Amino acid sequence: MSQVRVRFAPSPTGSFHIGSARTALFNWLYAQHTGGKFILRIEDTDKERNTPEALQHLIDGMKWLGLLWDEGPEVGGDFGSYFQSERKDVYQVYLKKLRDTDRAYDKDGAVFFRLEGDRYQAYDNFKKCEVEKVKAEPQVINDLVRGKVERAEEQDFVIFRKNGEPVFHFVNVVDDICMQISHVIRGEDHLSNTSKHCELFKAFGHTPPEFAHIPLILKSHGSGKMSKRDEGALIDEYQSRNFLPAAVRNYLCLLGWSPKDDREVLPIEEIIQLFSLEGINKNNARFDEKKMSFINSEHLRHLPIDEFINLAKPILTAAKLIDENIDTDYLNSVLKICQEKVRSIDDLPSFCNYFFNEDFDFNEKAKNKILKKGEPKSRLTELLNAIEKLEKFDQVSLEELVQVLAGKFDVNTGAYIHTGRLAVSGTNAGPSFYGMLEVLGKEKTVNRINRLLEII
RNA sequence: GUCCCGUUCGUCUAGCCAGGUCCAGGACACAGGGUUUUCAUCCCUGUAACAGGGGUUCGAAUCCCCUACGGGACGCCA
Repeated sequence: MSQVRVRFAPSPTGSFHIGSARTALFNWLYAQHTGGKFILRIEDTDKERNTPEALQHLIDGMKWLGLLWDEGPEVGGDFGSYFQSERKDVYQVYLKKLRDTDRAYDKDGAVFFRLEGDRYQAYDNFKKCEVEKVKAEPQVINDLVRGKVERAEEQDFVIFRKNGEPVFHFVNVVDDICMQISHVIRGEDHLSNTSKHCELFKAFGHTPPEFAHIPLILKSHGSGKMSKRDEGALIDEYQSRNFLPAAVRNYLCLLGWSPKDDREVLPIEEIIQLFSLEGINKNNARFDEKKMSFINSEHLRHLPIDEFINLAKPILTAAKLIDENIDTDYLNSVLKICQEKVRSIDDLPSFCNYFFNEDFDFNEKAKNKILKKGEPKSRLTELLNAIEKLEKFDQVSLEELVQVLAGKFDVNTGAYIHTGRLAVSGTNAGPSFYGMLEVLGKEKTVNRINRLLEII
């Protein structure tokens, strides 16, 4: 069997859409799985709508997701140019082939593709006018995802616009021929276009490639496929919100495909190994931001600590919590106890600000809840006195200390933990209490308890 | 309107091709509980689905047909 060659062929008309990203991903996965080539081809035949900014967005997004291409912009290849706007000569050659076999003709200033079959007039209820239809042979594809699909074209269609530019169906097929594409993996919205494409392939004397039409991503609420205006639809959004690219990629894999063994969070190497076109679902999938966040938090928590630290540093710097003078050991110990609890890297500054800041604010809700119950002042005083006498200020000793206190004054350990946490962090949730105190150290802990005691 | 595709918990899905082991499994979300340590981690429990109808069969989530519903295409956009 000859080498697998797949392509992702976007039109850079705006931001990088999550649906496009998944199409790119599935193509990339298949290339990786089969040891084939992944080609990036830019379909910029419509000058009005394509911009260099959009192209840059797309390239950045692809790289961010780790979907690197073997041939295409920036890397070149033997089948270029990979920009359709630079392939005009090729299209003229192929247009001539159609003219020579009488499969292309001019009408209304445009060039049409001629279907073969008996012609008849019919009223088109959609276009609300009389049109010429053709009884053409149905085109049969053996879709690798959906099985046998049959559809007949019934009208000649435009292949070159009045302005001389070729249209999508034409360039798509010509380039797939020129670039020796073996498998066309694209969204199901192209399924009904496939009959046009098959007509063209055959008119050029070519066997069509294999097709795999993948399900669409539907918007999380309401009806219809996800559009660029929907929340969560753009890859840049995840970039700017500091999602982990590996997590976004992992989630996207799960939309329409699964490893079949109840696992969800898994390394890309394993996904590559398990991936198959036959394993792709037929039905559309609804986008779920909560699940995406969950997958992201799973990846975040399982990140090697060094990577977590590297990721966290710029975020904490931007939030002005740390600067280049920060004590590295201290920072590392803070991040170590925060990693297992934090859900997203964007939450990190608000999650751990009190480690770097003595006059943090108190969370009013937490404050009211904790100070309203029991005798917080007594508990804090008892805790303070005990801590001042403590020689070894570590997790184990602190836990023992609190347990002894609880026994002595006949209260739950929670009474000390709640008030103590409020004193040192200003809130009621965070990393493990004892770990937090150990990281902060005795001096800060004592000062902070005193600070709270003064205002209650 | 025409054509094409689809339909398992609210959502993503496993199971379907090779019918019995499925009174349908996992995950997110939600609800409750636990960890005599808070909590956003962790653990446990719960709610919750084979779209409907017909057929084939000893037996159907699995095979066939119909209906309903959902999605897509029908651009001199891609």
